[in-house]
Amino acid sequence: MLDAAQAVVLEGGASRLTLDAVARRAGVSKGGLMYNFPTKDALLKAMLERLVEHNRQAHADLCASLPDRPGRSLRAYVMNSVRALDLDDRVSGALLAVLNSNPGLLGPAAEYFNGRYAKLAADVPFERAALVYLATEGLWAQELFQLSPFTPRQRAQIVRMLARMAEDGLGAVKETVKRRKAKAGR
Amino acid sequence: MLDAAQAVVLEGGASRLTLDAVARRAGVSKGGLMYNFPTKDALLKAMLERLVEHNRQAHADLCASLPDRPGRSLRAYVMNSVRALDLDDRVSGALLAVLNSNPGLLGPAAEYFNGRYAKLAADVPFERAALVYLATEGLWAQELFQLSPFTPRQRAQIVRMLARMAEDGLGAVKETVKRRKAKAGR
DNA sequence: GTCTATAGTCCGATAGAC
DNA sequence: GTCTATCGGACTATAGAC
Repeated sequence: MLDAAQAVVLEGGASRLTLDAVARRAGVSKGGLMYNFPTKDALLKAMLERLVEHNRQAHADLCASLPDRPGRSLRAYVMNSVRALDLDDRVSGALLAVLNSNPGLLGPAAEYFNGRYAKLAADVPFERAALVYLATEGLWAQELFQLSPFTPRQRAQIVRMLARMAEDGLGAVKETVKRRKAKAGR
Repeated sequence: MLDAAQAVVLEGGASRLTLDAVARRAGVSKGGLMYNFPTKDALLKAMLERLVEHNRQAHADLCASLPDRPGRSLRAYVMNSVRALDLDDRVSGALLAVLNSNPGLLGPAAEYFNGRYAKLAADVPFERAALVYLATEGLWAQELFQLSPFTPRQRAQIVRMLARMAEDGLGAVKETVKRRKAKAGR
C-alpha cells in the first residue's frame, strides 16, 4: 500500500494523493486501506518514515563503500544526495508539500536530519562541514523544484568540488582555481 | 486582496488557502474576489509575481547600500536571504507547497531565479559563486522547513562566512581557521 | 463591481454486511 | 480483514440580482 501511495504522488503530485487514488492503485478498496491506516495522517507518517529509512540505508551503504578517511560520511552524504534525482526524491518533494500543512508530522523527520548532520560533521572542521552540507542541500532543493540555474556540465563540476571538499578541505577549491589559471596561461 | 491571501497562508498554511477564506479575510465576498481573479490559479500567479517583485526590490535596495566591489550583488543576495525569516519567506514556503501541484505556474519564477543567478555570479569566480549561492539557498530552505541542525550562534557564524566569501574569496574561510588556531594556542 | 445563492465535484471518514 | 454504500463537509466555479 505504501508502494501505491508513492506511485500516486509520483504521477499526480501532492494534490492527487487521496485515499481513493491510493486504494485504487493498491488494488484494495478505501475501507480496506483505512483499516491499515486509520487516518490519512497515519498514512503520511508511514510514508515519511519509510523515506527516512531508505535514506539512512542508502547513506550507510555508500559510506561502507568508501575508504575510511576523515570526512567519509560527509562525502557519502554528498554523493548520495546528488545522484540523478530518483523516485524517492520526487516523493520527498511531494511529501514536503503535503506536510507543509501538517507541521506536526515533520517533527520526527527533523530529529533524524538533526542527528544525521551531527554524524556527518563529526570528523570535519565546522565551517567546511556546514558549507558542504548546506550547498548540497541547496543543490538538491534547486533540482527538486527545477529551479537550478546550472547546466549539467556546471552541475558536475560543482559535485566534484563538493565531494573533494568533504575530504580534502579547501585544497579542492584552490586546486581547481590553479588548474584554470594554468589552462588560461597555456 | 493579495494582502488577505498572504495573511491566510501565513496563518493556516497552504491547505487553508481557499477562495472562501481569502474573500472573508479581504472583507469582500467570493463573487467579488473572483471578479478580479477569474480562477484560483490566477490568484496564485499574482501572489507569486508579487513575491518575486518584492524580492527583486529588497535585493536592489540592499545592493545599493553596499560598496561597489566585485561580489557586491552576491553579497547582497546572501544578506537578503539570511535575514530572520520574514513574512514573505513564510508565504514563499507555503506557495511552494501549493505550486508543487501546479508545476506550470512555477515556470516564470524559474526564469527569474535563473536570470538572478546570472547577475549574481557575473563578477565572482564560478566555483565560489556557486558554492555561496547554493549554501545560501540551502540555509534558507532548512530554516524555512525548520530542519536546520544549527544553533543560532552557528548560524551567525555561517552567515558571516558566506558574506565574506561573496567578496573576499577563500580568504574568508582561511582566516576563520587561522583565527581559531590562534585562539586554541592562547 | 460586488453581492447572494447554488450548482457540481471531491474528499476524509463512518457504518455495517460478509 | 475487506468490501459497499453513504454521510457531512469543503472546495471551485457559475448565475443572476442590484
